Amino acid sequence: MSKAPFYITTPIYYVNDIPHIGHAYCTVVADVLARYHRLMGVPTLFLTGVDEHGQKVQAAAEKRGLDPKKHCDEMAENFRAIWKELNISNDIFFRTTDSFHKKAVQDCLSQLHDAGEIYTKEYEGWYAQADEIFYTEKDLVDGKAPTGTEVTKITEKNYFFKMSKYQERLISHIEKNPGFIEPSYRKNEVLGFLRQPLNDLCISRPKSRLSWGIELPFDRDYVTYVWFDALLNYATGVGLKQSGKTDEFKKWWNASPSPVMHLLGKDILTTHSVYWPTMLMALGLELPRTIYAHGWWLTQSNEKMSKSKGTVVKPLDVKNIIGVDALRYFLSRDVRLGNDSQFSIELVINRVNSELSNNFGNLLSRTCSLIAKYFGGQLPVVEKLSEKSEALKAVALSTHTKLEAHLASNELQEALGVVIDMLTNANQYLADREPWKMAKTDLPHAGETLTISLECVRIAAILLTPVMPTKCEELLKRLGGTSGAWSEASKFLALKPGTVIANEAPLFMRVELPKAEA
RNA sequence: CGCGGGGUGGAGCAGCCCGGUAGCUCGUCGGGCUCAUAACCCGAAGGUCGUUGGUUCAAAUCCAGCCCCCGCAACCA
Repeated sequence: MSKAPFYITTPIYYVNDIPHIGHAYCTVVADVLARYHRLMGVPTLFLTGVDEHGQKVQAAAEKRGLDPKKHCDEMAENFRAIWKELNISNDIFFRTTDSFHKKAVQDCLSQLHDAGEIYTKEYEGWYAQADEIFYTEKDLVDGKAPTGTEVTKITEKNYFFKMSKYQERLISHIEKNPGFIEPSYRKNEVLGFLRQPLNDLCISRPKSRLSWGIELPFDRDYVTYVWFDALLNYATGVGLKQSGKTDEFKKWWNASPSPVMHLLGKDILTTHSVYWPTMLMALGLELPRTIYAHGWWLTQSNEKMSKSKGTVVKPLDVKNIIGVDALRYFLSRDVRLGNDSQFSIELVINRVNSELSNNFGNLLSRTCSLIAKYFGGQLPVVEKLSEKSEALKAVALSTHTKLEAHLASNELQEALGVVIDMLTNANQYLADREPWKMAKTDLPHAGETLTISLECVRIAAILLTPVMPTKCEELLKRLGGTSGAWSEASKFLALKPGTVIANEAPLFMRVELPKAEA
């Protein structure tokens, strides 16, 4: 049977940002999920990219004396380069300055305008220049914005999207589709927000204030509000409003059930779970299947990372200490998707040493060295499995099933834990069977033990490939270049007797804590 | 009464939705093994699950109140 497609996205990151561990987290998790789906034979598409319009980009470009596009070209490279270093397998790197996107956004705007979904209104409000936001009278605190910045009263004509008319429909959709907003406590948060009357959404900015944006097709004096422009990327990226791409769009977006999973930080949940779905409703398009809000990495004192406090962690700094695959593993394994979690290099090293070096890598080492010593580096023949071997076999064979179940519920931490548990079992099994002793008295049984142990390693290598593509590929190569196909994880004794097993340097070197500067 | 998350042995967390002997990793202590990456295996100590009250045969879990921490303005997943 052919499997339903899976389309996963990260947010398109604001191009002015320097990529930090939070960007890397979201992107790595999306990558891991994408790779799992691909490996399991699901048609998969993975989009990430950058959001390039808006006031701050314009200002930053001006400051550098550059054309905004040129500025964006350079900044976008920061993200591209880092994703390459982190082995991110995105199919699409989206840029909102691509001409097809601009045209598609304009077509969407025209459609909504023609359908009467967009109207103009004289808007009078308190405008905070620095924040680029309008405030209402009651928002003000002591005559200033809640942020403390100065506001001035201005009147301005703007275009509004009739978001409010979709409020009830949105509430009902959220309630009828439990998996639409995840985790469930985030769903409750959004429903709470929607208990208040929903305003219409101002989707225009006069060019007098902001020129770096997509021009409104029906009024050349305005550009499009950045979020309206940016959110549409998920759909234009797979062919929305582009000739010749109808089938593509139908496959990746406009299908029912929806193949779409948006992964994003909890701070931009409202834009994704309110603005975006109502936009889609107005456009007559399918809604995403899942909007998953993940948590944040906090400092050791449980505070938000901040540039001004210098507590922001750069992904490549961590990568340089522990390596790409270990970083990918940590980000996928250490936290329950959705929750906040502490980040420190100590925690990273601790996790990676104990689970990858001591458990996984060491199991490989001890098994291979015995095979080298007693069997000339060739996999021994197994006649019959002992009771203990049968027990471990059962664990190993149930591992991929449990992992798949956890993945289906987006429980990445638990999914990886299942594999670690299997490896722990294998280490216990070795201690129990003592093949290093047995080899001297009963070589066939020692051979059986080592083969069983190695089978666990092999299965783990397949199951962890999406998380650690490079290391797992290398490991499979060491095991005689055995297949890494997903179906091989549901087989036991797949390695043939006589297979040459490499006995090489540790796969995951233990990492020592960098010396704290005195 | 603004909204949300959290408070579980020394550290980091899970368990809470769907009440029933409190679990995981690290650390500590003791033992084993000596194949292996000072690793691996076994065992132990250590928790009145923030607090008060309620519901219940039974509460970390459900309900109410209170205390504390962190987000909700910006750079920022």
